[in-house]
Amino acid sequence: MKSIEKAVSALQLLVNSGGELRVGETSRHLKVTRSSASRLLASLASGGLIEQDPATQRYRAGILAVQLAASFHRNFDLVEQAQKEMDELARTTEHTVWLGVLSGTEVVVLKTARGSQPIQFTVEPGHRLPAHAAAMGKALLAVKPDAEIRSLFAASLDPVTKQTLVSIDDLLREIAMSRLRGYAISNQELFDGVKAISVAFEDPHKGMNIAISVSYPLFALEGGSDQSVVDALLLFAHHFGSRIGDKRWTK
Amino acid sequence: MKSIEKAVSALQLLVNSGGELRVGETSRHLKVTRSSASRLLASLASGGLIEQDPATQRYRAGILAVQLAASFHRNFDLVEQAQKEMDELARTTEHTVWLGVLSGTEVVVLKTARGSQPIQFTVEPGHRLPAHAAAMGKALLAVKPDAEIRSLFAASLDPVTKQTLVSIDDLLREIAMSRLRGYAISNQELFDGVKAISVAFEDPHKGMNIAISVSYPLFALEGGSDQSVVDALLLFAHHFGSRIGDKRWTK
DNA sequence: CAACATGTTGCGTAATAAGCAACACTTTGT
DNA sequence: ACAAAGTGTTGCTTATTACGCAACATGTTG
Repeated sequence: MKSIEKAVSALQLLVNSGGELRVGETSRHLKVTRSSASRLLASLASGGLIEQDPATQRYRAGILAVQLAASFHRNFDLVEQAQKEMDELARTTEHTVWLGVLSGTEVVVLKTARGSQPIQFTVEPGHRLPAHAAAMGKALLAVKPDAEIRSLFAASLDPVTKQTLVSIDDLLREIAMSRLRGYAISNQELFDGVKAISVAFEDPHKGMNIAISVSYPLFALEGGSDQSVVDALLLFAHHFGSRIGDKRWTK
Repeated sequence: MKSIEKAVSALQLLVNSGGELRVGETSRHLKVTRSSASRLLASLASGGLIEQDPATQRYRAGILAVQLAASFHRNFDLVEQAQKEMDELARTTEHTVWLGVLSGTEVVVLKTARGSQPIQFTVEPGHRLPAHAAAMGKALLAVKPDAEIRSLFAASLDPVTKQTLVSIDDLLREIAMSRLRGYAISNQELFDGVKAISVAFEDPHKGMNIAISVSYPLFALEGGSDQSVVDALLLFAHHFGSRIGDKRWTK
């Protein structure tokens, strides 16, 4: 069903273009004529998935998208269940806690819980982070076999900071280390001066993976050690993992 | 682009089926063979708009839907702006405040603010209400000309409670009254024992309409009069409307 | 274990989406 | 100020593709 796949591509483009899309822009990226792009967007708008601004003629997300997302969150009760415990984790560590899922080579942030630290790094739910640079990304990738990871990152790894791993082999080595360790680390690979650690969970019913991460600025470390944060995260993983029935954490 | 419109219909069906969709169900509702429905859903899933549960084979909303909704809320800053004032309104009235938009013959709730009353009627964001029975619906319909309203409700009006208006002519009369009044009323037409009043706003930039409503149980009325709630809502409408540049409320 | 549903493939034909112009309209440049 | 380029939309024709029909694989139920 090529036309539908093209339509979905247009929606991805909409997200990547900051929420607004024009017909000409769409036609160029999808390599179709403006007439086709016009009809494509009009069709998507027919059911309210997107809608056209009457003033600027630009297209943006519609109400149906909100409803779909609502049904996503309603089904995906792992997220709801995690919320309360995330708050708890944010309180004990005093740092920022994120919950995310893997989408291709990126991590989509679904929930956040702010710690009590005055200086924080926050990300709005719905935003995306490069998986190879984020702790959550590595934790989620660690579930997959190396071959799959390698095919995912066919293109080269984009450097985000000076610390970002740009070689796939380095990434795989680091992920192997994460598997042994039980949690993944991002040491200033996503933001300078910010470290993050993360663990992944699998919902046995829905067959879906999520990750929880704690991010903290380097200067906030007491005595240069982040052992207390690691301990808190592992404690959280044990509690939450056993409650949702994740085999990796039940014992 | 019929196949895309069919795909959007499938998404609407997904929302109306409680967030889960099966191939057979889809084929029956869209009146296509199972093979077509299978390919259609697979195409939608290709880009992450929906995804298939590996265990049950059922389809549900995907991550792209969450991203789309996030971009919707980012663009639609009216909602964000309204949030704080809604909290204020909920505090002064002590009742529940809803914010919604019109989608066909239904109202989609986007935000809620709870009042301090111990007994409350709450609706989750993303849910929908029949426009002809909800105060928000009438307020939003009142913006449109009668002819358009009449064509919207080609089918008969579904009765929700014993008070629900079932005749289109009655509805139009009631809406005309709302225009004179400046606000719309739903007197136990949506929930027995619950009354609601609502006002609509228009974003001059985005050309989009939203409504704010206050719902309150009849037994909570002091002295049988709801004048204080009406006054609070009109005060809110004046403040908010003039701030966003709505012509109807600037003077 | 049979009878039934369900979801996913090939395959040929009929439906339809894409490109090409032409149009109205706004924005930009001189 | 007008020309020139850009934008989004709409007939029209052909080439593309999506549909229904089977057949198959895999659970589900009686």
